[in-house]
Amino acid sequence: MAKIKKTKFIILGFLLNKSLSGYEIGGLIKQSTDHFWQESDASIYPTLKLLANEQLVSFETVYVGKKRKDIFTITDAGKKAFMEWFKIYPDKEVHRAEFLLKLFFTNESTEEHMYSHCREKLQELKKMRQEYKKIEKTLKQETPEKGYWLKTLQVGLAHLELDISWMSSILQK
Amino acid sequence: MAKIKKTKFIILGFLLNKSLSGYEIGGLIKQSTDHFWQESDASIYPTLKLLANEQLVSFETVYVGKKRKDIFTITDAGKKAFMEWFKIYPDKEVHRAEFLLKLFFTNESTEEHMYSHCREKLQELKKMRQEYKKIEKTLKQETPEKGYWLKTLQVGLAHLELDISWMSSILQK
DNA sequence: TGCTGCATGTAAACAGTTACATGATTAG
DNA sequence: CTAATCATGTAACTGTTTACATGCAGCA
Repeated sequence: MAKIKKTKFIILGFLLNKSLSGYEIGGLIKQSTDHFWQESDASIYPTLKLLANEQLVSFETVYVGKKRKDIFTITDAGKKAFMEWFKIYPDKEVHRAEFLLKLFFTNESTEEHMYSHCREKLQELKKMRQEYKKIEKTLKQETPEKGYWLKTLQVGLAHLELDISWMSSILQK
Repeated sequence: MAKIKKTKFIILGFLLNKSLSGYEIGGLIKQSTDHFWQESDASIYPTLKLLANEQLVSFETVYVGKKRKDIFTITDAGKKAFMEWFKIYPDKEVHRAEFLLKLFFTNESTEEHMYSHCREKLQELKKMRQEYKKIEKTLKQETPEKGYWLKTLQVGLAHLELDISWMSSILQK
């Protein structure tokens, strides 16, 4: 079975709420889904065009001075397509955790390198935890509209805490 | 910067221990790294050829009856390439958690569909936990050579437990 | 003047998957 | 006899990233 382009649906999902430009969508993704779903900048614009061709979105070009901006709006067909995607049970995820792969191949002769990776990772995780907590704070004030955004953040945080204590325990010996 | 083909290194990693055929490598991946690193069958053979071209592995063709089998062995250059990869801090992982993406876009009107996904996911997670625990048992008997394999499994298990209780708490309301 | 952010896009390259194909061997 | 497993591979496709490119606006 051919893999479908998931980028389409994250875009439709954001448009469901509000008409947006490609740049704005990119910004929202970085802000809100980046910890569990990343998109490269270059994927947004072509996908928006694709969606427009399929009439799942419509767009309107506006100018602010000489600066062009394409504002996209989801169509009824787009809403339907989103719902259809939403209803199907999420595909099995492909994991490629390079960190764990290296851990897997660790032995006595390479342990030291791995510990070094662990120390660096631990710092990284702690930094992320800080950032997540900051976002959590602001999200809690904006409830309840963003209740599910908050939920995704909180699982992320829980997994982070787990990794932090796990990493610490590896390093304590 | 061009992305490097990671498949090369999982293969080299297994060959570090023992000379193997492509089919055997595929089997090992399914058995041992599948919960954090998947490879499709079709990726093994071409990558082995690539590695042979780069002289990071050598191979020997043996016949059992009329059945051909290519046994690959890592070369010194291969060991060096593996070590070089091992030493660099693991790349940032790309996450694409479709489940969380759907959760993120959930609202009052789609909640019911999401709960249905959660129930199914919960079953799936519990089944995986069972399997992991079975493997854990056998691995614990084979220690200590497979100590790091066990570690990757145990983090996986910890994350599973977390998801199971998280999913349960979502469904209890 | 130059930097940062806003705003849009394209082309080439690459990794990876899917689907297909072949054939030997072994167990039921 | 036939199904499963062993064993190897190729071709086509697709999704995604990287790198590049353009230009406006506002601020220091």
